[in-house]
Amino acid sequence: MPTTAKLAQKDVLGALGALSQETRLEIFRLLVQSGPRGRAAGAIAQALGVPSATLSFHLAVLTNAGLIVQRRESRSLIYSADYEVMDGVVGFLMENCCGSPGADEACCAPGSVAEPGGKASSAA
Amino acid sequence: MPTTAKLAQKDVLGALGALSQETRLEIFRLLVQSGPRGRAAGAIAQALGVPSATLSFHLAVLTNAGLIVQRRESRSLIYSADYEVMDGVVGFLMENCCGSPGADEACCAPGSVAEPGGKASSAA
DNA sequence: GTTACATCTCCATTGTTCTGGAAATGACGT
DNA sequence: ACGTCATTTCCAGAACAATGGAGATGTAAC
Repeated sequence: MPTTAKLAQKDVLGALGALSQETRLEIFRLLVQSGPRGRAAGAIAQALGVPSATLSFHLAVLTNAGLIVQRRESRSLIYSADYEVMDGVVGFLMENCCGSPGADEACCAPGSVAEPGGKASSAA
Repeated sequence: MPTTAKLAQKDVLGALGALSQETRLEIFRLLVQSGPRGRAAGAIAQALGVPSATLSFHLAVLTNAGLIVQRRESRSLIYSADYEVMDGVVGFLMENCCGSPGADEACCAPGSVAEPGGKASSAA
């Protein structure tokens, strides 16, 4: 039984939309890699070379989507990744996979994919 | 050892961008739920109530992102989901999580999330 | 070859998102 | 209270994405 909450379609769209932008994807990855301690807005700006106004805009989008959280530490605002929504997104996408409400991981897990055409590694 | 291929950032951006649109998300989910047998373009159009020109545009975007594949069956074009890219996206996002190259699932798996602020269920 | 059918391409219109400078806000130390 | 520093809000221009009707293309049956 997963601890991850089930998200509504609009939440999933928000999360995917937030991540489908180069700068935001980089921000999120940086925060994922920074772990629970997170990073200050200024540190992110510096690490990625993004002007503060632009960064602030993107941080707001990510926060809105629930993908990152903010906490204050003295003068700085520290941002860190919240993995819950990510998990929820994956759950939503794979939900009820192949039509069998119980076989979700049975047929869609990595490696167990049955390609109709035969060729499988056509990713990129 | 995962069978999933490692994607480049641009592939991930493509996949996320493709899915961050209401109609396309619905198409993809419908195909995920339809399993490897897939569905004809016309059947998708009917199921979702989307005009054929619009649908064709969205199917092209999803195909381009590698999220779905096309095969012909007599007069119809059958589309089906390809789960590989999905898995690759998740892998990319969680890659090198918390800075420890080995602890990926140790610290970021659902349930094991250590929230700095304390409150966790702030998803929506 | 002709007809019927499924799907795609073209294109103009409309709406949304990104960007970054300048100024406003808020928090802190003294 | 004041100066300082970190971050956000405001704004307008530029770039990009979605929509759907009409017509083109490809496939198959007769």
